[in-house]
Amino acid sequence: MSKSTIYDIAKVAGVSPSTVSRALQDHPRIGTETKARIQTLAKSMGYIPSAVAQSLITNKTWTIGIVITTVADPVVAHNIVDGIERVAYDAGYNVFLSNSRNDPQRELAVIETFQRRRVDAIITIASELGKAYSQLDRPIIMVEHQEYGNYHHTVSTDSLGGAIAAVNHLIALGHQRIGYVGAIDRPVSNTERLNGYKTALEQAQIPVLPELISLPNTDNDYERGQMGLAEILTAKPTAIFCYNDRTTMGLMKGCEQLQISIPQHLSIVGFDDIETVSYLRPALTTIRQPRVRMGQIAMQMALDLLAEKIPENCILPVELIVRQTTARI
Amino acid sequence: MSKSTIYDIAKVAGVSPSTVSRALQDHPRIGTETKARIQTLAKSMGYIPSAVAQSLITNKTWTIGIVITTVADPVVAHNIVDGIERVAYDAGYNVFLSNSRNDPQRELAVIETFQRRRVDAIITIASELGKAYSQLDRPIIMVEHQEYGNYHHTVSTDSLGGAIAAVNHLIALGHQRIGYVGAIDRPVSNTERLNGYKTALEQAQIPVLPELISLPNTDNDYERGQMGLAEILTAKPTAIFCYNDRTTMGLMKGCEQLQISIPQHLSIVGFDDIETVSYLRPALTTIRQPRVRMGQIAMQMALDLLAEKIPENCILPVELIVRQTTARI
DNA sequence: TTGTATGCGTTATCAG
DNA sequence: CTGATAACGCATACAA
Repeated sequence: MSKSTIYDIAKVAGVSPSTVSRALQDHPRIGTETKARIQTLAKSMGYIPSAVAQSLITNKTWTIGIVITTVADPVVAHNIVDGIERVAYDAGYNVFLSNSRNDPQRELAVIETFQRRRVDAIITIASELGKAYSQLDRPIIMVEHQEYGNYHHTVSTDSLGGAIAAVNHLIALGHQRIGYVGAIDRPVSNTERLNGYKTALEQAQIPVLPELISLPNTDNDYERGQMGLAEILTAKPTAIFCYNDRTTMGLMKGCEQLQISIPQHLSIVGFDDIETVSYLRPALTTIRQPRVRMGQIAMQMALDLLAEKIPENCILPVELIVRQTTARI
Repeated sequence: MSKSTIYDIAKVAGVSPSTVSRALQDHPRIGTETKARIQTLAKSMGYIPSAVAQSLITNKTWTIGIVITTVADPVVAHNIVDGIERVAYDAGYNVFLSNSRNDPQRELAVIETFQRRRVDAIITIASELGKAYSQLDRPIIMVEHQEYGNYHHTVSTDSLGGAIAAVNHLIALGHQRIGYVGAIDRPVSNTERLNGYKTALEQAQIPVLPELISLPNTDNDYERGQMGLAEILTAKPTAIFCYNDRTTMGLMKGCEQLQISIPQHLSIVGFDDIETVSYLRPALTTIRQPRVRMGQIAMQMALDLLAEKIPENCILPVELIVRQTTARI
């Protein structure tokens, strides 16, 4: 039974409720012995303070609302959530987790329930909304935001740099006809990766050919890979850089069906370095993203904001992990 | 600004706060026109009710606490959480998500914060605790509980049946020397799978050999696979059934290093059917677990409990997915 | 150091 | 149908 209140304890202890309140929160102005006495009494009575009552009066809930837009990408998102939860917990916060199911309408609804619950801060992952949040009266941090504009606090990975590294790697291996399979449902990071792709090619004075770029009309990663392959193949690529690892996996499946062997006939680079990808055969060459770290940083930014400090937006560096899907032409 | 209260609205509307309260909750005893008038007014004033104040008086928070014990298994857990969140959200609940980092001490702490927050129900995933919760004064549902005893409401997958199906499949392919690599950090499901393994062998009148059973001392799935392989190999198995897919992946990596080709030299079956496993080459034969469904059912059980209905514990059926890692001997 | 009184934003129980 | 008033569980300014 957690039904006892400070009133009950006060009655039993023969003191006033405020004394109990003070004893329970290590208030300075209270006798050392009464404090100890009341604390043990409270424990023996199985007292558990009501966070909701506390929140009502202190106007602080010690909660963070996380909204994941993307059901389609739990593999990536989970690590971010994990990172957030860890630093949140250590700082005394609990996190609400909600799915917007990739529906802006629903995302708005989620945000509103978070406001109703008076969360102290909100963190969105891969949200396509942005300006909609400019009037929110609490801190909001956007991880991998997918709408251009700098209304907010953001943390992202260096998509541009990652893409450049990926394509440079392919170029260094002698490839010239390099394709890109992108994701239209991720406007910002896709654009960044596409730009990185183009940049690398231009720096190497390799022409950027439209027929080597595919932006399949789907939000399913695997499908995207298969569709992208089919589309680009006629342009005779010797290598392909994909928006993410799962896209790569779909693409590799397509290659298998067409008897295209990797990396002999075609080199492939992904993005994310999701857990299982090193167990593929051939093991995937990809760009590693510090996902847990992103979550930690996002939450740290929230903590800063809550402490009236203004954090810098940040773009985390990525790392090229060379494995077996890329080879000299 | 969500700073306005029913008091402010009352003042503007020229009515009493209680009238506002009633208007906002579609109370029967209120005039149709005043209701409408107040509702639109509230909206125009950007009023957002305080869930914490509501909770304080109604003694209901519309929150569910989820505790994941296992950092080691996010791939599996995420789907369950997803299932929970979906039905929770549709029923008007928000979920708290917390990590116990596989530490019972910490799990207890998490449960206590959930109690402080007055969550309406708690769902644990793969918890090793159980009797510790028998005195909780709110519904608790344990998904894939890892402590024997029937103190609580539980939902699990049919580990026993799944293991039998897996091993029967191998037996049908002519295998006799079949190994098992298990997980000591999952007492219940591991025991069930081990029992299923033994049962299938016994039914086929194949002797159960201790040297074909390995329970590596690690909680890292991949490592476990490698260790298990090394241990069992001396007993010359022709097939191995693993506790889960990630164990299988570690094991397959070990085989590769030892030049053991799958399924020619060794057949392998996993458990879980995690997303990426169909993209391995050879693609993994495994037991599919309805994870999202588990989450949905767990949350539905919570809803039932909250509605004073007593739900039946349930063990979800699994399905053998035959792919490429198993072959006739 | 301790007790008293008040208020946080709502809902609910009464009267009117 | 509507308006006072109490209550939810706690923290805090103020008084003692």
